[in-house]
Amino acid sequence: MTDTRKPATIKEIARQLNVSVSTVSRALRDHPGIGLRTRQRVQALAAQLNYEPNQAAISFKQGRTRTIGLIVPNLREEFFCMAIQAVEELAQQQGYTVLIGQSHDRPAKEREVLDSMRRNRVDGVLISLAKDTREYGLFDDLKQYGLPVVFFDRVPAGQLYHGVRCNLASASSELVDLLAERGHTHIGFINGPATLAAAAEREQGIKAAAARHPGMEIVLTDTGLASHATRIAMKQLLAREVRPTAVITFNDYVALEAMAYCREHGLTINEDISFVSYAHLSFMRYLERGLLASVEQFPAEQGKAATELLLRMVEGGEGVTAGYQVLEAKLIVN
Amino acid sequence: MTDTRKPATIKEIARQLNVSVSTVSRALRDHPGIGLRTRQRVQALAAQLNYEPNQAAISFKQGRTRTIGLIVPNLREEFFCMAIQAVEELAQQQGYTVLIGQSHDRPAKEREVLDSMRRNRVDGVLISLAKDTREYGLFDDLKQYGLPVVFFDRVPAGQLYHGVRCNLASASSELVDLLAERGHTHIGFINGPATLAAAAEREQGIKAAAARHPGMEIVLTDTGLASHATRIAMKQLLAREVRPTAVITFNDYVALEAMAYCREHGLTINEDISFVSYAHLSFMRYLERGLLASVEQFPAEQGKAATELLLRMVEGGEGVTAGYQVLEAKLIVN
DNA sequence: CTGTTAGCGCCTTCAG
DNA sequence: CTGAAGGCGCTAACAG
Repeated sequence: MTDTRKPATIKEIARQLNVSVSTVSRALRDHPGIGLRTRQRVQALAAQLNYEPNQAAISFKQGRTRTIGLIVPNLREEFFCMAIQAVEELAQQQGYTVLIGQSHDRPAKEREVLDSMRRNRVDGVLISLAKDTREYGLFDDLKQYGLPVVFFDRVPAGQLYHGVRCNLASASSELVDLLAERGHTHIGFINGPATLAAAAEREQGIKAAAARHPGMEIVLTDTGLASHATRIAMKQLLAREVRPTAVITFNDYVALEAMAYCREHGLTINEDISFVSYAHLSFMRYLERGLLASVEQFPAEQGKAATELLLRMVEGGEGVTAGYQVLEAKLIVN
Repeated sequence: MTDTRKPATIKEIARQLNVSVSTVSRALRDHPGIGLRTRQRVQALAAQLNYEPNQAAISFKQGRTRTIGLIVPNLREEFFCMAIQAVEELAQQQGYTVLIGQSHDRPAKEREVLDSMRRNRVDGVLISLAKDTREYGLFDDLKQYGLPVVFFDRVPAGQLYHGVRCNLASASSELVDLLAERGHTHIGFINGPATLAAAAEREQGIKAAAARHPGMEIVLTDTGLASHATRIAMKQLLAREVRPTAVITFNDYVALEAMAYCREHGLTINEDISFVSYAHLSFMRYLERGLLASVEQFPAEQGKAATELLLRMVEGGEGVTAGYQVLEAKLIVN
């Protein structure tokens, strides 16, 4: 009967076995220099008492929690869920716990979550920025306190911080090439908020490719990512004198909304108007009339790479410069 | 210049101000009986040093972490993300941090996550069970250690545990009534795994209603939730002598797969065959030919209610019996 | 109103 | 091979 009410401690084990706490501590962690006999007795009793080391005490004592913080804009997007997946797997494998936080794309909330993680003394932070974040000062503070931070996917402009991201320029160009092949010359482009570095990158890749196709016209609009904003953008495109026959959207979620708008206005997808996009969302395959193509941005790979960087910094102590890594996005044609 | 490298402590503040640590401790927490002047000086310096209380130390000292564990089968399903959302909001509001874990619907992983949370000394656990979990012994252990556990949505059979769930019986009946109204008499039913209590509940509600509609036939199949299993189930239904004109699926994800299978086999959704389902997934609205209806299971409400129960137990200390709560699911017709 | 002190569970020297 | 002792940051008696 082990109904001790409160969890077993090292001290309790020591008492019951008439040994010292340090012996128990060492025995439990297979420290060399503890008699086999003693070790077995200790471990047996620990198992019997259902002993679990008090991580709160260990964290306190060691000055590190073996926990890393992971801040994402939200959990609704499959992209971030897959990144989380990868981060957790790798982290757990290395004995780390992952504390997940959502910024809901609001800088204020982002700061709140970050402070909470700081209070909880995470050993490092992985973060994909909120779409409106322009101020990076708070991350500099962390650096000052020796708390490593690695950005992924939504990274600050420039490469002053450690991070992992996906380069979209050439995949964006391929997107345009694909549309050209299929005979599209009038193309709408619903880009995302300019605060996101990836928005500029899309635009750049798209414009560069368009320039190589004589007679091709790209009409640029944008969305704040909310569905009504997307609808307004789509409306603008449909109102053009020469209606686009293809649209490039910022991501698959935007594409869904834009396609719905088109259907509601009597257009048939893939006949009157076609769509290509970014994210390669798995749900899209269930659409009867879906995308021509979508750009894969490798969330799992980004998450994994970012975690590797972070853990290297965390474990490496002070003087480790983790660096900056760029993956290449890939066009996936349906 | 505050580049102290290591985070500021209460002790450091005390030293700089020539007061005792307890004064600082009290001042920071607005303890009554600290001079206004002193309090201000302390708080000012704390702010200047960017002081954050060391939660690891507090947890250690207090024997509680102000953290609750939240275990869900996965993050891919919108249902769980919405539940998480609600849990976090309420928990944070009460000063708690939420530690999220995924069981990936595997009992072994579920236990692992639970152990990790126990090691991390969470003050309580919210859990939606893995689909194959049949053993509840590990939860009894927690009870023994005085660690409160509240189940939600996927709860153990019976009501021996604290929990919140959604009753699906009457909404399931309404589903059948709706199909009858629309003139369907031959109906397929792809249910989920029998390990889930909610599967039996669906079946019960559906059969009860079917009995009230003379001439109605329900053909039962099931899926393990993997997409190939769903396809096999759908194949069986299409192979019937009298092909069903409507299908009830376990949830919207299953419906998507089943609908795709039908399309691939030349059927037109909502003409040759119609679908109704459970979950009310937001994505479904983007389908050109979608569901007739879906049953809303109120993830946010369940999460909120479960958190309320749990926090009551956590705060209430020993003798609080939290209880069991049942919400009523709601049919949403498109 | 403020200071002193003990101790939470564990690890880690330092002595035996 | 094992024991004793100190201390991580903080709170909470208990004294002044």
